[in-house]
Amino acid sequence: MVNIGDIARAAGVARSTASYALSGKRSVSDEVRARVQRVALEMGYTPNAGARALATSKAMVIALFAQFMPDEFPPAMMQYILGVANTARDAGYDILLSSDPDGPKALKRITDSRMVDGVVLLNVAEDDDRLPVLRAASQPGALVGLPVDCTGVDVFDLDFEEAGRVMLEHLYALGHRELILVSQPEHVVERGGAYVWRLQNAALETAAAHGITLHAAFSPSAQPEIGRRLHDLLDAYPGATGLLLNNEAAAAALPTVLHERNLSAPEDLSVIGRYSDEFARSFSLPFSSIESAPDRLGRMAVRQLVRRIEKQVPEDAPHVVRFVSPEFVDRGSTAAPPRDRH
Amino acid sequence: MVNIGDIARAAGVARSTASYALSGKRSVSDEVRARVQRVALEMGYTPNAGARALATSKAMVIALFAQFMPDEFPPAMMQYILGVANTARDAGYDILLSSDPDGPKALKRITDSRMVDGVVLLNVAEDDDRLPVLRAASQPGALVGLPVDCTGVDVFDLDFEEAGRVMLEHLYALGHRELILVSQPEHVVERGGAYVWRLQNAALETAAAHGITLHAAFSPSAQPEIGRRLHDLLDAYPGATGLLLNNEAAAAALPTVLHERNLSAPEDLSVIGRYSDEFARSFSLPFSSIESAPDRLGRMAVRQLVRRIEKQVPEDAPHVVRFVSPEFVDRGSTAAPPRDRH
DNA sequence: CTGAAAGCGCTTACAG
DNA sequence: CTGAAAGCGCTTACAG
Repeated sequence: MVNIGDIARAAGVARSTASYALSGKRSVSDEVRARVQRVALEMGYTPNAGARALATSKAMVIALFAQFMPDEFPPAMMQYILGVANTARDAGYDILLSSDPDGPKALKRITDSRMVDGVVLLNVAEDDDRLPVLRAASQPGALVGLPVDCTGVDVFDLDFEEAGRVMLEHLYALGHRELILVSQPEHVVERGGAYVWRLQNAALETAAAHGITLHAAFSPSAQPEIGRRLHDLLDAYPGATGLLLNNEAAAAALPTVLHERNLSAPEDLSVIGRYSDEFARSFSLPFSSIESAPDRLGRMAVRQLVRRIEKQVPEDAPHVVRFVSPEFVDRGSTAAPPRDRH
Repeated sequence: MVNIGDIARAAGVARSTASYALSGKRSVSDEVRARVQRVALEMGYTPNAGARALATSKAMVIALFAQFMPDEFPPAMMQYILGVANTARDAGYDILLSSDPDGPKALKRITDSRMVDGVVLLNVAEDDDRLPVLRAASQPGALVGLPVDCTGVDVFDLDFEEAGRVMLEHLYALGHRELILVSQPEHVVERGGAYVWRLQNAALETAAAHGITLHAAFSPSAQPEIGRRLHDLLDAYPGATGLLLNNEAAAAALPTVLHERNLSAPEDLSVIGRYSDEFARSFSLPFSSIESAPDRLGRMAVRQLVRRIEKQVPEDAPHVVRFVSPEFVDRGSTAAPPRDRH
């Protein structure tokens, strides 16, 4: 492989001059610069990443930690990953993707080895066991998801409280008085998926304030369990006129369930989900939803991370906790409750 | 950060001895080895990846190139990525994920910089423009997807010809004589997504051999276009009693379309898709299918790649082209055609 | 069994 | 404006 010594020799200059001519970090005569650049191009020179990282202490790589739990829903994850990967690339960084089930161990190894300049954590739990490791690391970190303790990291998440309120207010205004909220599997909550509570509690409070009966329930996130669960819930609460879904897999399962019960939205049942527009389009989900903005969250996390890596923000600048406002995307699946129900 | 010099000093030995004690690459007295290992553990030593890569010419990283075209279907990609990432981790390699739209350029930069020891290409087109770059690289490459020219790389793919035949034979045996095959968008074919032709041509041949009328059509891969397209096809061929789907997004859209037409599978229409079981479970797709085995393909590609990287296979060992046999997964969506149709 | 030294390919003060 | 040299943190022949 051609290295900078080859370039220097071919251009008839010292290796340092070749390096400077290529990086522009000190002035070089126009003639020499042009010659070095031409030679580098001709010989197809690409700097050795390990050597550069060793010399500069900069790897130009961002670590992306995604956890894939057995009851997690991988397709929804893809959009966060793409948001992160695309933003990183635009900023000049490559992505090291870790799906190691032992997050803390992998995180320690990867940060300690200096393979990466910064870390993005996806799927952050309330009391995430990767956080102590990340705080101890010398690289900055950005999270998608809200932990209890946000010290030392930048945090980005959907405003799930507001999402819960928006869902409720929307259906209240249409005249609904009994609703079902379907959340993620209980496992997700037990692992510390706080967003489940955040949305649910806000929804319950809003319901109480308006005198709405809200049945809050967990649901599995894979077939055939989801379908059964949705049927059970609809059987258990025949008076409910609206369904709120904080569970992407349940949203994906709903069309079939409605079909099986011969129900239509919004004629028989109003439905609001919480997922991305991309997701709705991919899976042909006809339900109005709260946009979960995975691409935007991924982008925000990387942008802030890059700012810290490149010290465009003072070393001691306070860490941010930023919420994306939920946006209601109307796909026509909500209406006034049917007259023959109360 | 603690480096090997710190370990050596703390253990009272030379850096080379510390290195050997940790790597086991030459014999070290039990006492010294134990001491070095203890110190390394206590001080939380992790080797600097850049320095090690520079010294050994091994990065312990595999590059994973996934292309996300506008009309590609990201969720299906996630499973290939997971198959690759998990297998790589088990073999001791990290994953560098590239989603750069300019594949050839990114591939050249990443291989030339020696950041990676090998490359996995996903989404390989017939005449993939990343292949010349990969062949010129000094690292080995493994593909998921079959190009026209397989020289110099190991290739893994589903046997799409056989998949087409299996679909047809299955419905022929049940008595069907007029079918519709829904493929990927025409763009995918134009880009060289050869698997579309491979399945379709084999299906057409099998149909001809049995005197079956097979209507082969392209379909978009996002809403609302897919839904319309499926309706149009069902309108255009009212005599068709079976639907074959070589398009994940169309499969995801079908339940809603069937609902809108008040049709059920298999009572009114037999349906066979081509996607993974994981996909079917995630999206509650009730259709029988040809298993696309993304995790298995990803695993095979990485295993072979690692064998080449680690020279467990002779330098000049012939490159392999391996097809995974399609497996029919019965979810009960096929039956004899309804009596009131012919 | 162990140590001193060279070398991997860069970047960047230090000199001139 | 340019060059010679040191140094980043490893590994691995070379000596003993």
